[in-house]
Amino acid sequence: MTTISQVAREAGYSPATVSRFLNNRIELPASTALRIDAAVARLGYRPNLLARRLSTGRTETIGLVAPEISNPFFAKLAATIEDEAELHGYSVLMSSTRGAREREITYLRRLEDRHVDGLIMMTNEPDDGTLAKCIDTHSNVVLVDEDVPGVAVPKIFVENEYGAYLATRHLIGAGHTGIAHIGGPRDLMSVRERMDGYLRALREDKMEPALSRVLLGSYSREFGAAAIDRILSDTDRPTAMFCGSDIVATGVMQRLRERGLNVPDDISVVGFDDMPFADMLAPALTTVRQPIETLGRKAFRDLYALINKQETVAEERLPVSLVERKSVARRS
Amino acid sequence: MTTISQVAREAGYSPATVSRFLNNRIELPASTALRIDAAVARLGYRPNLLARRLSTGRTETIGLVAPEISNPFFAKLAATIEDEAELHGYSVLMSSTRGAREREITYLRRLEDRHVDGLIMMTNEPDDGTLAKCIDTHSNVVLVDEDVPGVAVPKIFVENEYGAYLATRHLIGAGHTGIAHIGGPRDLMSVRERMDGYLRALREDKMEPALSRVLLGSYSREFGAAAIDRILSDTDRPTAMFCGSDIVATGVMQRLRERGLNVPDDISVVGFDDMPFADMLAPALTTVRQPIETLGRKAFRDLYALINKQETVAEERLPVSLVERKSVARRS
DNA sequence: ACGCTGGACTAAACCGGTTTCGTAAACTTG
DNA sequence: CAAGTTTACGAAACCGGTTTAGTCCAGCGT
Repeated sequence: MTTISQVAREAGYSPATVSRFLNNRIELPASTALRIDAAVARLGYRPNLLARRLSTGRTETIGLVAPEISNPFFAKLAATIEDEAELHGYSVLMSSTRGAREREITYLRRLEDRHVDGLIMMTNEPDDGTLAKCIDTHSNVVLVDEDVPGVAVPKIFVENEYGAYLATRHLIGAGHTGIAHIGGPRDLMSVRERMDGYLRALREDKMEPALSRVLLGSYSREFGAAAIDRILSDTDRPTAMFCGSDIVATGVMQRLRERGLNVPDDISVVGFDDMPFADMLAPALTTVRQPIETLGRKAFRDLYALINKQETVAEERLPVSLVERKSVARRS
Repeated sequence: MTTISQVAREAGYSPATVSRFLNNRIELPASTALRIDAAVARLGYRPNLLARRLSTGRTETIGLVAPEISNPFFAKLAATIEDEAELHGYSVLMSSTRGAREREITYLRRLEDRHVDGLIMMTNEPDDGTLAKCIDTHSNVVLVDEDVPGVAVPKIFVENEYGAYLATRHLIGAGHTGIAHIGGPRDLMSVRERMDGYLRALREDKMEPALSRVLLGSYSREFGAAAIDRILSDTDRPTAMFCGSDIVATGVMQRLRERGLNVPDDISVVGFDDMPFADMLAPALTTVRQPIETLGRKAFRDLYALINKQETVAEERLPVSLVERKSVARRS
């Protein structure tokens, strides 16, 4: 490995000059520049990143903490964040928390340890304040898609309430009168907002929302399956459901199929997220689309601004839209 | 930020002693140990990773290069690798190449630049030798799932030929006589092997494989769709297809649906990979399962062994199995 | 009483960059 | 031509750890 000192000696200058020249912090006469460039080329010099990082204190790396990277929604988000980061010369360290609070905190440690310059967090579990306190003691954190109440960092969310309203209205418009809602964990912002949108649509149509038809649990396939079991055991079965996420919807549809029920003929289903492959499900899922690409890119740019001490907006809401596919049937 | 010198002063020892003690490179009398521990606790000392890395030359980070992380198969593989890495105290830097050779090489650079201690590579494009040469000049690389011919690094693959054989036999067993094959890029090991398995099954049954029924292109949804168009324009339509990957199968099924054809009633489909959500497709996809978890964990352990100068096996083949779902119908 | 061994601990070099501060020479300017 | 200003560059400190090669001293054996 050749060092900057070797390059300096080869070119006939000092390491300081070479360093400053290579980092564009100095203008040099053409002849000098040429000699340095030549020396670099001759020796095949590549700066040692570890050394550079120690002296600058920057790693040009960000961390991405998601509940589960193998979830297509987060995978896609991660992919676009990585792409945007690469454009800015940043690398991405990834990590799944699998819903474990202590892991989230572990990854925050990486910030203190200078492992990363910043963190993009997507959480999935309600916070009792521990996480909030922990985030607040760090800088350079951006929250995406889900809130941690009470922390003062840039946040990028989507119009959850409106999306849910759209989904539920769509179901009402298709003639459904019995509409259940299976959401994520209680006390999560997105869950509350999506439920609000669902309730608003019902009320607007003078439908009294039955509490037994609103099931909150977790954003998981397992919960979707369990919830639909509960709902089907009801004497007064709904004919449609609005699921708080596509993952939940897959659990619902799977269990429905196991029980010999057809979607959408027996029961209509609408999801939320429009995760990749939502269009390939059985049947293709009608769902509320989150602009995943924009979400990811904006998240990175916000973090980038934060790292570079630029202005950032406190909270941004991205628009959602309903994408109609095959999981909703008309009810006469 | 407190440094090791501050801890040393606080405890009344030298930085050297504290460092060696904290890294378990020295046995100290209980009284000394206690004083150091106390000083660490009192000051809330956390070693500066960047400094440690510069002096040790190790980053405790590995790189993961995949064609596309948002592909559920790679996402899942990435997730298990990350999990296994975490168990060993390693972090994971991720990157999608999107099939660009130059990006693969960029990421190899990270190895030289000491950005990472090792690399797990999953490639997707045939290599003309450039990549091979590049890999060979580096150490600590492990290849997963797909070969780069001619490089001497640990490799972990699956029984591609046997899996394809199994899939095709299954189709033959269901009474199909016209079986097409849509594979990935020509000149890729997995593609060749899967085609071989397909051909072996046909020949074993005295079926003459028609070359017009074997389409090779790329592991993508788009190619699947295009390929099925070609195949359907044939006068003598096959009744079944074995796809080289589940991603290809999704493209096939999507186009089939667009054309009003039913899977499996009109055409049966078998995939390869058993990616997450293969069971949620329309219809649930019968496919050859790769043991993704094992693949990922073994890959990391191999790399770990490599980094620590331990013995590694040159090439390992993991078993596959057929998982029967709903995308294959009997033909009388 | 003396040499020897080993335990406890440290000074100083090192990893390889970046950055601050400064100087000598060249170039303006009045 | 003296004084002031650029230009071109370098010495040395610094980032914060790790590690090598010792030093010093207590205890031991004889």
